[in-house]
Amino acid sequence: MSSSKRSRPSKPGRAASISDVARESGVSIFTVSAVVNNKSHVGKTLRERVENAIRKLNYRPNLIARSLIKQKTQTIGMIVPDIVNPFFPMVVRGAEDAAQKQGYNLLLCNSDDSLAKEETAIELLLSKRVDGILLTKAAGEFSPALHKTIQEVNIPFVLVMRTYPTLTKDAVITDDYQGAYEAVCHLARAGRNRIGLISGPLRISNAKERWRGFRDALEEKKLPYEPELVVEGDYRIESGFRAGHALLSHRPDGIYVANHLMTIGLLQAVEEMGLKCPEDFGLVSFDDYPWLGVFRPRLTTVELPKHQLGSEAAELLIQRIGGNHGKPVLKKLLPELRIRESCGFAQFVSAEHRRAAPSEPSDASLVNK
Amino acid sequence: MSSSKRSRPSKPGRAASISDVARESGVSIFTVSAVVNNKSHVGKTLRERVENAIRKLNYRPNLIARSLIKQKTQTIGMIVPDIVNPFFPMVVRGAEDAAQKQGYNLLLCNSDDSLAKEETAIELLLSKRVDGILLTKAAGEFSPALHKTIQEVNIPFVLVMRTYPTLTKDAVITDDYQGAYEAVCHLARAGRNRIGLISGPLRISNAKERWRGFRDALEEKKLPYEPELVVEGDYRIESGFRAGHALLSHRPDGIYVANHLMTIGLLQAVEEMGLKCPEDFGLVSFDDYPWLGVFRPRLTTVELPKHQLGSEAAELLIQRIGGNHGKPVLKKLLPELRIRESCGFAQFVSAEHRRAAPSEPSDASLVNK
DNA sequence: GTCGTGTTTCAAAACGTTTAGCTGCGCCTG
DNA sequence: CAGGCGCAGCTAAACGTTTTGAAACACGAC
Repeated sequence: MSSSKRSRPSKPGRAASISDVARESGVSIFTVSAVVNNKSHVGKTLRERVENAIRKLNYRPNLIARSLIKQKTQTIGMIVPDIVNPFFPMVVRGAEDAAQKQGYNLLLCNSDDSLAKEETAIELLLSKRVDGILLTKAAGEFSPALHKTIQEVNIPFVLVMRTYPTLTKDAVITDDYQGAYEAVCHLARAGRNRIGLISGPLRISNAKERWRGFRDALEEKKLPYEPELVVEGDYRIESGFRAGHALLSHRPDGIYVANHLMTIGLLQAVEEMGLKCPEDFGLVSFDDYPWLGVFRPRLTTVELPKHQLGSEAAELLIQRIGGNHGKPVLKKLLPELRIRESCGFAQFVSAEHRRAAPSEPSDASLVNK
Repeated sequence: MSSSKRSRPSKPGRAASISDVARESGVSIFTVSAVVNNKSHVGKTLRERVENAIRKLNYRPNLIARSLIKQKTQTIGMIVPDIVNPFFPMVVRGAEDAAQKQGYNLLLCNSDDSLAKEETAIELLLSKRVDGILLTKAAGEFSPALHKTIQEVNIPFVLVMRTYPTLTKDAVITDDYQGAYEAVCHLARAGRNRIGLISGPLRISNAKERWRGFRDALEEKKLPYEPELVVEGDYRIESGFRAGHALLSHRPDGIYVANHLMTIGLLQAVEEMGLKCPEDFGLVSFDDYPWLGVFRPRLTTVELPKHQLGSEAAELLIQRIGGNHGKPVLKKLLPELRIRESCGFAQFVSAEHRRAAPSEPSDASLVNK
């Protein structure tokens, strides 16, 4: 049954190759390939012979060889600043879920927000011939050489959570303006009329967007913009603490904080100053995490759709890979206002929450170490 | 200068290949390859001609082709239950750092702790011919077929944070026994002598190890083992809350909690019962995260070396890839007791901490959204 | 008998590298 | 000047697939 053709003998230490299967079952390589990719018409007897040989040899197609000839790796590269930053795991997960669904895998790189590491990573991914790249760009511009490469190379890029004016590529971002706007409107609806802001560094685009949303919401609600109620922080806990002290000394009755870490800092300041959260002032924070569920009062936050951010970016990228050329798209995802207790709707909200677990979204993903 | 040999013409839409460079610079493929891998002896003039051509064509070696012939992909597969589980990002990061350092990349998969997804992922990684696999095994056993495959296939596996008796492979885990032991000894040193335990599910091996450490430490310190002071939870917030109520009703003066989520639950119970932490009882928690820095009192915890877990696993794997065969190794990493305030050493510890930022390890990695 | 048509199978080229083996060539040595 | 030895560079095989074009064969129709 075997050993008809003069195909190469199988190497000892190696995994079985298609020609091993062919030899074992006495057919040509072509036929094996046809069976593996279950092409239409292979005779029943041959098909069975081949299938037996595949099982016997524990044959597994070599996707490297397939990639080489098909010029497709079914792999997408993803570069994030740091997977340890709690913002990103969910984004990566979203991208992986979407990619997986369409038969793609994720090659992950961390840039540490360093341009040099980012360049190395991109070069590497290009050399590995990934089919496309999801990039959360590090701060700063590409080197001219890399910029040229990116424009010329014909693999698609999709920017995640960043846009760069000099780079006309697809991007998927969150609508930070809208998120901030809603946050402030919610405070206003809750009857607050001296609303303060703890902002991120205004040179960063998303901080600026959040500030714009804050300002426009005040205007919309015909509330005064009081400059002493706007404090610029740097997105870290410590700066939230300091900004909190500064801001609270002016006794606002509502605060919107542009990031969850500064909220944590703020709450420490609140404790020190002996103030009470929903009673003395309403609070809306930005970006939500399961562990925030342990804070009292439960925080009303504007949640950024992190999973969706990753999945939509991956889907868009895969569309591009599939040949959908056309104008670059800028996709803005809407954040979601999660009303809990920190604005003073406690009685209503807590009733609703008592039915659910203490922290939501479910902390199921946190278990098992 | 060009067009001497009868090499194939370059395809239009494609990236430049080595033969394009050869044609452009009028040398053979061999010479280009030698220049790219800067092999020893290529004449200076030729080398420069080739280098110019490489720049001109923006040539980038195709690592797919290289992998095919070298039978090495310089890629390692990593399977974790869920990157969104906060335990894993740091482990993945550790693996990536170590891999990167040695010229390897990480292909990441999530198994959701499902055996089926785990199998699919492993099959895929094998087909992609990764050089090795880092696996945090999902609960349960491999299917017989897969088990056989894994034993026969000659790519190395290293288990991360798991060991399986039926699978004789390398493993890198944390020494949970030792961590628990130290935690309880610390409580004893702080003068506590009625120490309770909130344990994980005892069918899980690491929960059992932590329980053993707890019990042996009591014995060592000649303290009584009081069964009503041991409560089994399920590693979730809610169960910590319930266990806390049950446990505190017996008025222990020290508590060791086997996981950080249950600690969060416990602290809610503490608040409800009107107890105070270092005053009424000492507390040591397990596993540390930056955001725990915002709890008051600052928690004394046993930190698992997550980054090291990933990096040591990757290093071991790469050693195996490099051909270091030999008996499977079981590497236990020592956890680190981080003494803060929740055991009653407040005055000493807080002085030391006042110099540093409010939460440590540094929250630098948390910024920028 | 010849021609077309369709089915099943095959041989060989292609993908972009690395590398073993070989060819000249210049230089040294006797 | 013959022989040997490096050196620089080349040719061609190999890696494991997919896929093109064609062969072999059967079956009817003319």
